[in-house]
Amino acid sequence: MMSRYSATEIEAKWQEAWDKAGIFTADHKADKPKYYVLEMFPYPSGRIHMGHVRNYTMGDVIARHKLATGHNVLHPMGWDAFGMPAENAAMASGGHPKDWTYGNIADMRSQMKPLGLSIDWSREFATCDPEYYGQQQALFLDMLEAGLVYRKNAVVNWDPVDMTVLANEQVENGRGWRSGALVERRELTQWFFKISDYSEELLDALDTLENWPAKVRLMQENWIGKSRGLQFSFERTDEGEPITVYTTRPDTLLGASFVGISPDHPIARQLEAENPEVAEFVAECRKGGTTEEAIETAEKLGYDTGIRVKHPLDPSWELPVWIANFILMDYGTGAIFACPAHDQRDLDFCRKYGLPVVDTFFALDDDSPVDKIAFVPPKTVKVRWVNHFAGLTEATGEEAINATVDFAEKAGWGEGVTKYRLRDWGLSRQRYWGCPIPVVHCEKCGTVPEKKENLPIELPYDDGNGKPIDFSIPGNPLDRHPNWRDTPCPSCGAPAKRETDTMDTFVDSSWYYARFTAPRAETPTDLAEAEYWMNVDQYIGGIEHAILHLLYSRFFARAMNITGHLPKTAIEPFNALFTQGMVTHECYTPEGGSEKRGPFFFPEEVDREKKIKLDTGEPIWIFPSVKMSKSKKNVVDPMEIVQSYGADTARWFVLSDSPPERDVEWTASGAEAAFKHLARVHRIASEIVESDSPANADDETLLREMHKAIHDVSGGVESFGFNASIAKLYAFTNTLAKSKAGTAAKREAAKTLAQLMSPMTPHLSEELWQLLGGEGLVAMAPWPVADEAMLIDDTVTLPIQINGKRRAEISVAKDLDKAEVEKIALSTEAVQKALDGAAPKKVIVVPGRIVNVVV
RNA sequence: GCGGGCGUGAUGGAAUGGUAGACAUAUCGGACUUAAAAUCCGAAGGCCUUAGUGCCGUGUGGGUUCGAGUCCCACCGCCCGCACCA
Repeated sequence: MMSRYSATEIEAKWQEAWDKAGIFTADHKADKPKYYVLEMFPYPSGRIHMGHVRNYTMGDVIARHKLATGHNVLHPMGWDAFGMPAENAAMASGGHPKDWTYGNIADMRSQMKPLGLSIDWSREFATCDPEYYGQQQALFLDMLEAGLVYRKNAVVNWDPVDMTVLANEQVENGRGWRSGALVERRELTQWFFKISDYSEELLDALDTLENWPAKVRLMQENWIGKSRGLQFSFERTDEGEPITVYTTRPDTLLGASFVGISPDHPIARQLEAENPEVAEFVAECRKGGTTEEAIETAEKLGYDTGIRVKHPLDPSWELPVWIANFILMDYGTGAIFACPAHDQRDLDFCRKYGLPVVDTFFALDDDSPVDKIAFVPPKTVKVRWVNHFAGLTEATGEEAINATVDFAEKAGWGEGVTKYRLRDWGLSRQRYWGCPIPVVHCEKCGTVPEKKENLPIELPYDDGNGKPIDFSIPGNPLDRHPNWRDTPCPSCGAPAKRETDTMDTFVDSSWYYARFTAPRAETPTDLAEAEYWMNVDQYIGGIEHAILHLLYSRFFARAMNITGHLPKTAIEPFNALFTQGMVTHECYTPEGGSEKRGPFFFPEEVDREKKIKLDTGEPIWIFPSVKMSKSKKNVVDPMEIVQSYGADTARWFVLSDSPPERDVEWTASGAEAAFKHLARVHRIASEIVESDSPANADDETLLREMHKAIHDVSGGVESFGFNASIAKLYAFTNTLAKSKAGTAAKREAAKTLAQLMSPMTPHLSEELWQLLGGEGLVAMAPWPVADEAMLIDDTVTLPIQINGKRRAEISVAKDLDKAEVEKIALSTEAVQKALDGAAPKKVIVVPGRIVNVVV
């Protein structure tokens, strides 16, 4: 009797079998090479989405392949569980962030388990577990002691109506999301990690990350932003302190038209206190959010302070000092000189305020003066200089910068300086649902670290009066908590106050990979375990984490090494990184709608064939490839797919259509097709088992194809070419289905097919493996190895090009030498016709690939 | 605004600088069937009064090369990040 493919039955059965055999429990003691594969852990929103399925399936393919190639695999899962959504939920519909979060974790875990991932669930933790964040507090104290943490002022988004700090995403068009009030930038004392001390090292070490995408390394390099420039001071015409500026283009000093200072520069601060007009201007500059984007795109504003400075090259040349809103106090010295001819921002500013524009160099072939577009050629391009002070005539920007730094240093008025764009990492958050910062503020002793034996400093569940915390009141509930805040000073014992800020959730995710190596240890890590399991051999996640999360993690690994929690070998924690694309899906709007603004219809509200809305019959538009999101009503719930088709279908589909680093478009027909294909494989295998035909001449052809499939599929899996592996699996399935080979050969081919599919469709593969008489679990069966001799064909088909266009093809023996190939190629009719008796100008023979005849 | 990336048939995509469109979807045709579903077989980038190993064709325009989807330059469009979203 032929059995039908029933995913529900098969999947539950094999998940139970894996559990029973305990094959995914990572065991330090096993006598095999270790392999640590990690996907970026999820935020527990409550529902898994297709992006999760894709991310974890990719990791699972790697993990299962490594298991089958004899590795001791660590493949853990946890929850990035602190953060704003939990507080927002409490605000919106009552309840407690903790209950909401743990409820969501339970829901998501129950949605993930049916996917059949090879995860060691015994290592699971959530960052909001006191056991985890208590160790994070210990880590913080060690870092504080090591001088890696300090306090300073920093600006935050301030909502003047709600009297609260806003996250950047809570600022919409410069206004607070709830109050609608215009947001201001306000200073607050905050805790910082000294990541900037490691700028040079984090930059240099990028070169060692060979298995990271080049684009991610480049993004980090630009983010760290090392620059060499000149620092020097402008003497003032009054008696005031000189103004120190930093410039990366000292070569354009003769094009200076003003000196600009940040609204937060000490001189601006002083004027602000003295002069109401300046105070008003500076207040205007502080309007709007803190993001670099908001600051850079804001309209350029300037205020002439009346202060004048002397040009260092010509003391009789006076430059005005302006306060300008686009100058950041955080970068360089907070003061610049503006050269409008060669900087678009400076030019826009000068045109607006009628300041002079002086060209200092021209293109070699064009000497038209700058008008509305600044002339900013790449620094490697040679330009012609106008009366250059260091004597240059024609030189590249690079050469000019070096020459002018030398010139200023020799003349004694300036100094070559290296600076970085990377700022220290502010970790304070004025919020409840995060890891409490374990310090106490004492009137006598100042800021005192909490004692380690008092850790974890746990978040209070209620408001201190036995009532639920009221999250509808703006501001941090910890800050208004009557007794959680009050605590004796760890140093002198006098009444003191706890720090009520909690940590940035990036802290939580900066060391979880290390914690997975010993998740129940009573110290942040267990060195022996960390030494064995680290580094993460393959890390997989979204490109949106290319900079912050990955840079912070690299810093934290270094900090953990310094504080004795990680070995020196683990300071670059991720040996290989892969950034996967999103899952998209079409969305539906009325005719004339927009894929950005909608309005949107749910898939069940429309007939996509007829392109109408079902209830009203009105015409609709279909936009393909839109990022799945609730607001666009185009989310496909993985659980529905798992229930109707099975996990293997969902897994197969998310891997099949697109290269992993690119977005994949979810389509109903694609999912249906994936299911049909798996059912077909099941049917083919069943038919083979029931057949009985003798060995014959087709056996070798099938087995040759089988070895090619082993080679190609393995290659795809090893190089993140999952879509290519799947294409090959389709092709090999077609070959097998059509083959006239004998039963024994077909059975062997089908067993190999089941094995090759097992990282992608593990349940179906187990079923087929059993059906075809495989021993034990396919998950533990040694990965097949291609026989090199079976991969090579005796003859190859070579295309013949004439002047680069394909005109003919020849079939020759694989190892025929070049001269012979050339002779055969030249004798073809097409070539003879093209040559028309003349000799070819040139013949290029690429063995095994192509022949090109130039006539 | 700044930094990074992507762009190939109707659709998702394949292609160490070497036969563009593998594999799949949708479509169309055929077989099987009383019929449908399922399954199996096949066609298919565009163009053409010459149906040809014909011409054109990988966002647009240039360039390098015997040869460019692939490398370089410029432009257009879309996506990601911009330090308190995770």
